Amino acid sequence: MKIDEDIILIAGPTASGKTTLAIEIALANDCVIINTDSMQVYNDLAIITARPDACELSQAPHLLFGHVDAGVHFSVARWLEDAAPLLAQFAQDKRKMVFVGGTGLYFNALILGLSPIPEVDQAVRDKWRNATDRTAEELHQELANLDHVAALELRPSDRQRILRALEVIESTGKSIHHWQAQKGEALIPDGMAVKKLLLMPERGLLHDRINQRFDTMMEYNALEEVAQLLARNLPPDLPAMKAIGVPQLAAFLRDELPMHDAIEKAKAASRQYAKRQITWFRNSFDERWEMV
RNA sequence: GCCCAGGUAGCUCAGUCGGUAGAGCAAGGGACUGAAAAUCCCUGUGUCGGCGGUUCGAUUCCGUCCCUGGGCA
Repeated sequence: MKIDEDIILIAGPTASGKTTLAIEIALANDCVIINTDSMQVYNDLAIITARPDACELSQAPHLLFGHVDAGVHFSVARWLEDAAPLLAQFAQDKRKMVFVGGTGLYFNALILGLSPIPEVDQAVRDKWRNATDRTAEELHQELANLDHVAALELRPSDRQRILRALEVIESTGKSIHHWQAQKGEALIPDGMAVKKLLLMPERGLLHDRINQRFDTMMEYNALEEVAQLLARNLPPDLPAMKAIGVPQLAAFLRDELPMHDAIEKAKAASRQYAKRQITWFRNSFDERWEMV
């Protein structure tokens, strides 16, 4: 598959065949491959996140895969910071790039930019995130007092976004709404020639692939990978600890679930994730994405 | 062969003292700006195993047959 554009984006739900397509395109067009997936960045999670294996990695240069420790609280902003210099460098070298992954938010940040919100003070962040004795509704009430506008836009049950709004208003003195109204600078300007490819397999087929792939992960000893991660005793609220498959296999390892149930729950979580990804791609991506 | 207990949503089950039924899970739809594989919202018609009978009306009561467990032979 010969492609003229210098930048190629490949998105699609989990288990849709992105890795294979990326390598195929990279080989045919002499590209580097840059990860656009929020979980494949974690070093500790190779099998459970279906990161490209050694054989696949050897076929083309891969960047931002497994370059972050599972103990790190990574984010879209951090990813963008890592991707920006790579993009600048390869553009200068006239080297083609393939961005491949399943995280819609990361693609949007790449194409549309991210609002320039100042980094929040760590102490402020900890203060709110450690308020585990307060319900989401109570925190929402608190937010309504501090930042009326932001509270109106958030559901009282959406704890995660409420916490974010709280830490931003307290740390920066301004509403998250104020910051988000300022558009960020896109890494890939929207007018630039970019090939956007979207993999959208039929749902039933995707479910079969998801189920089979999890069985394959088990054969490749995903259990051992999760056991090693657990042995690090990391805080359970870290993103890496919530990767699909980790909580379920951890429950088995702690004797809270039979193996079969843990596997079924992990497969279901993965199917549900694929559904959310599809919703995002369907409604957030524009018509310039080509379905393949 | 006989005696029990069951057969209700894709799965596990609840329920209807006779007025055609509802939970959990699964599934589907949606939202989404520094945790995004996260977080949050919405959605429940299914010959109530088949066939007869009683009844104004049966998934519910009665009969019979089929199927699945368990027990006795």
